[in-house]
Amino acid sequence: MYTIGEVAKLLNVTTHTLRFYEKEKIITPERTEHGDRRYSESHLQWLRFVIKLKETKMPLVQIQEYASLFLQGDRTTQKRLGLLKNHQEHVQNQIHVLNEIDDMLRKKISAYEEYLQKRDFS
Amino acid sequence: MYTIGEVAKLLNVTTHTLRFYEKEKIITPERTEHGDRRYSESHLQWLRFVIKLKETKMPLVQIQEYASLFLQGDRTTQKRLGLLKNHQEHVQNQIHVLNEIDDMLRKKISAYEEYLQKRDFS
DNA sequence: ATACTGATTAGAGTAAACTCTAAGTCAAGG
DNA sequence: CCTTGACTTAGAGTTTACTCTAATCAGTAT
Repeated sequence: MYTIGEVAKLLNVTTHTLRFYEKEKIITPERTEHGDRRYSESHLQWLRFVIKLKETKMPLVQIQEYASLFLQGDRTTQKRLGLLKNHQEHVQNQIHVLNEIDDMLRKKISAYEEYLQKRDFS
Repeated sequence: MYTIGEVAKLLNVTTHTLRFYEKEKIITPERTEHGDRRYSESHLQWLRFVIKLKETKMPLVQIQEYASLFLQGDRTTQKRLGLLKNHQEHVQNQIHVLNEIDDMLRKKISAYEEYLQKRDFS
């Protein structure tokens, strides 16, 4: 079990962010008798997953939705699957777009380099 | 030459956004005698490029910087090249991260599917 | 005893990137 | 002639995702 400070350090977020996620019902850690948050391994895993999803521009509201499906348990498995598939498409699309841009940049860069070379030798 | 409304439609942005970009010195279209904005083909190309850059999470301030280098002309070619290379690295990194996530999703999805199948047959 | 550390809360503030409103002018097209 | 679509400045409002403040409390260290 980890304290909020430990989790923050491990995941490179601030304690503020963790409390914010709790307010937004994205994660609900346990509490000690004194009311301090305690995060388990599985909480950590879930948070790592959330952070990954964020890296793909998934908006918090969607992450929220996914989280709430989890809390509703087994009968939402289909829905969760749908959500994941949907998001995967999204990610694959992003990859596609980024590859295009990479290409574009490559071209622009070599155009610049060619230009600079010509100028050097003239 | 295109009016602001035409450009907005072509690029799927609002006229507000185009004026906003102008205020932010990202683009400076010509003007008619009456002061109406007129965008040329090359303005369009530049805007398309800007939009592409935005899809890679490049913040407006960086786009601004790039734009201002352009306006300063030839002697900033090196700097622009540097900026582009820098950004290309960024993009490639994003591609990498997204591929990882795609992988993760694939695994999660097939775990879900397996689970659902088992349940169907039991 | 008191200072420090790290926890708690509600709620205010921030940054980015728009997005829109107001309130007015101007000129071309049907 | 009137509607449409452009223009202007200035500034307010929105959304997302934090980010921070203030006031307080509990446990440990000196």
